[in-house]
Amino acid sequence: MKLTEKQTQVLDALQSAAAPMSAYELLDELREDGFRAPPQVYRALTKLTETGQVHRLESLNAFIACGHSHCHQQTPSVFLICQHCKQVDELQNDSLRQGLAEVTQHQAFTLTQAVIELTGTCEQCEQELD
Amino acid sequence: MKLTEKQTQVLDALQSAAAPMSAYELLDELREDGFRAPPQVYRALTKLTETGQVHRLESLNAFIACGHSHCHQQTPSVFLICQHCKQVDELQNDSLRQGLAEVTQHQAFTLTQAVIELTGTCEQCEQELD
DNA sequence: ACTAAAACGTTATGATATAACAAATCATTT
DNA sequence: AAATGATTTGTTATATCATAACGTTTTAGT
Repeated sequence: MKLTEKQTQVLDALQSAAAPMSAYELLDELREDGFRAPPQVYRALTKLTETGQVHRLESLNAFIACGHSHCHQQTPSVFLICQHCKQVDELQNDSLRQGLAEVTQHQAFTLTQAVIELTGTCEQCEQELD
Repeated sequence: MKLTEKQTQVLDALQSAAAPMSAYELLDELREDGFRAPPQVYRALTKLTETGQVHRLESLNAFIACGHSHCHQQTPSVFLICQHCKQVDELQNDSLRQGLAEVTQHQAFTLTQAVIELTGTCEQCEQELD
């Protein structure tokens, strides 16, 4: 799927970012490249999240580029969010996926969207806390 | 732990609610009982979530009373959020808890907070969609 | 070129959340 | 009871996050 100019700019910004960015951080960074108002950012973000190229982190109100090149996989991602360095690790885990399946099946729940966000301290930051 | 008057009012409101409530919905409902401004609600919510008597749903920006009388359990809850009837089912699942443990152990991640929110259609609403 | 759909520019506004500070209340010790 | 310190409260203002609405421009398919 071909991206528009604006969508590309937002995706590029997120891919270059060391940490998740809020919509307004993106706006500020992209002002010099022609962005003027929030809807421009939000529209691009909407498209990019729909296509799975960007993920929204609900517990941060922020966005990151997908860690899986083309994340159109149906397996929900787990996000490990380090409170200290702000780095986010996106991964997929089979045992967790199993657990999800078990829960939804047991409750006869039709899943549309799964949010799994784990906040804490990453290995490196834990070591540096001495 | 003893609750203050304001905290009790907020908790009661949430316990009586059929669905999650936003802070501003709580404020509106509690205006007649002496609430005047957002901080009054947010302060109560902060305390109540700290003690586990209320949970914040990140994907809704809303709050619900804990479904487990006194949810000081360390096992993270899973929330099943029905998009149709807005009902939320809070539960704990061992297989999912296992999956979490596996992920955090494998990444050597020290978990502080887990957000697991599943949005979709509950059994009843699914049946009524015919 | 024509048309329909999608994307864009812009203004305004809605929704969610917190900073800051003074006043009141509560619990504890004297 | 008075003094003290900690917590809670009331209030105003403002920060932060997100979308409605509407007119214009661009794009893709015929």
